[in-house]
Amino acid sequence: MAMHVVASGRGGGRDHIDGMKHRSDLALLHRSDLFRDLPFEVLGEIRSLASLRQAASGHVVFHQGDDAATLYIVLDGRFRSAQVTPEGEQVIIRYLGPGELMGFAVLAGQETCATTVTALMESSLLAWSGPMIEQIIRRYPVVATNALLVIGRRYQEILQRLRELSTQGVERRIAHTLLRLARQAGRRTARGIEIAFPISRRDLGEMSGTTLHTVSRTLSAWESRGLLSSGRRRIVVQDMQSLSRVAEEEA
Amino acid sequence: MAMHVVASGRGGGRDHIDGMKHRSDLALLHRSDLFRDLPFEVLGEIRSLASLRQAASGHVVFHQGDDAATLYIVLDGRFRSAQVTPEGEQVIIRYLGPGELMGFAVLAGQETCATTVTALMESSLLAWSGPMIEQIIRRYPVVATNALLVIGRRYQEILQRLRELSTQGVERRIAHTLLRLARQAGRRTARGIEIAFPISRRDLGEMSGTTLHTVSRTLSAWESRGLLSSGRRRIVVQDMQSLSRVAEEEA
DNA sequence: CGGACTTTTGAAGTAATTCAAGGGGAGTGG
DNA sequence: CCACTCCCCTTGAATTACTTCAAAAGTCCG
Repeated sequence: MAMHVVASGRGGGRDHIDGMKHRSDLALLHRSDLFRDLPFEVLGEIRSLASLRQAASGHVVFHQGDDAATLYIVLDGRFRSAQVTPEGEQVIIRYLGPGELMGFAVLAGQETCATTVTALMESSLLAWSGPMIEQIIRRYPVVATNALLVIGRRYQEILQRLRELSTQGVERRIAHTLLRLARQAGRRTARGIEIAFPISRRDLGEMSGTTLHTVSRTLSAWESRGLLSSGRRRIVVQDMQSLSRVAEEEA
Repeated sequence: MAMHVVASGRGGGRDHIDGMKHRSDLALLHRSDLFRDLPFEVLGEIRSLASLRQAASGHVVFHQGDDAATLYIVLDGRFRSAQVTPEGEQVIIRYLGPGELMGFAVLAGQETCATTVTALMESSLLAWSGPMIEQIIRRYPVVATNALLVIGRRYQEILQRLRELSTQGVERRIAHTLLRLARQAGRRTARGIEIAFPISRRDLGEMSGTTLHTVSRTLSAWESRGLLSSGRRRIVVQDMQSLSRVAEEEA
């Protein structure tokens, strides 16, 4: 079966004058969870099936409940994946950066998207339609096992959060949340490990299952103990060890 | 590549005198999430690669943290999958019945098992080693996409619970837990829908993120309102509609 | 420089846990 | 068959961890 090639270009069809971008996309796909280690000519083929999308800060890629029709890989920027309750409360599931997968509902054969994904800054992503993904998997079955790996990891991650939420008090939960953020989006700086994107007390609350007030009080306490320093939507963990101790210890 | 056939039989090598059992295994595999709709000759081949295990009530199939080495499908009986905290508290992830998959860590390429699985009664299951599963997937790639389906569904289920735990009060959480149990293991009876296996107040608490005391009080209240009737490790939901209303409604 | 958002911190309120005690059913072993 | 034990369930009362309410100060942006 022949694959149809869909032309696409970053920033509105600049590919014919700028092959560099396209080539760096391939490098990212090569490192991505889903397409890791595929030969470059295959990546080129896969890339050519994708369409490129830009998302301004605040743009919603898809809403919870939308038909699961498209698979995305982040090229650049940062996204937030969250569940929204009928009452309008938010539960943040995770943040996504370059190389990460979103919209895997279409991979898992689900009808609808389980979360709402929003761009947190000017970002870009590659998009594949459901039928194209199916084609790709038929041709390169390793993609399916890679997808299993990704979903398996995500599954373990929320399993851990479920356990935390069921059994631990808020302070430990917030500590765990911060540790996860530092691991996933930490940037080494002179003063410690900084969370690489703006994150508010409210966001932290929505990740830890608590309120912004409790987060604020807790961070203040930690700051006065020298565990971290923080400002408006900015957190630098100074003492990972002590923070880990808070996360693990009882009492 | 030739597949090696490993002889195995239910109840300790009875297969040569009892082909019926083997044949009914195939019917179950045919209905299972992982191998659904594969032709029977392929199922026979897959079945011949499995070894059969019996588990007495209380037997632990694998512990959280064990090497992820084996994939199981429940033939018969009932199992509980739970996370255990260092402090010894339990969080019940789900119950598993005939046809269901457990130990998918090995499918998802994970090092260790995320949960501890225990038999709740005399049960039996089929077991495949990691390398055998890999062989099967290489030969029949549809198994990998089926696995994606299963894990995707489990993921969504946990996601829903995470949201409930983050945003809802205990009463609604317990209601949701009961509704899920009724859906997954409900048996129609004259008086209503009965949970098909023994389940204690403590179990319900460990599924809902609360204590057995709160569960007991809540069930008592519901019982006096006619929503359900219950006894020692036994629950019959009499009024699903009202229970759904409790689960969905605020206030 | 106004306005919107973020953060901080106190005080009041409360949902749910913890503590405590007693009753009941099921299995075991004498 | 009874006594013993071990869970399971129930219900009150005390406690508490966290939320909610409230107000003010800080910070960014157009």
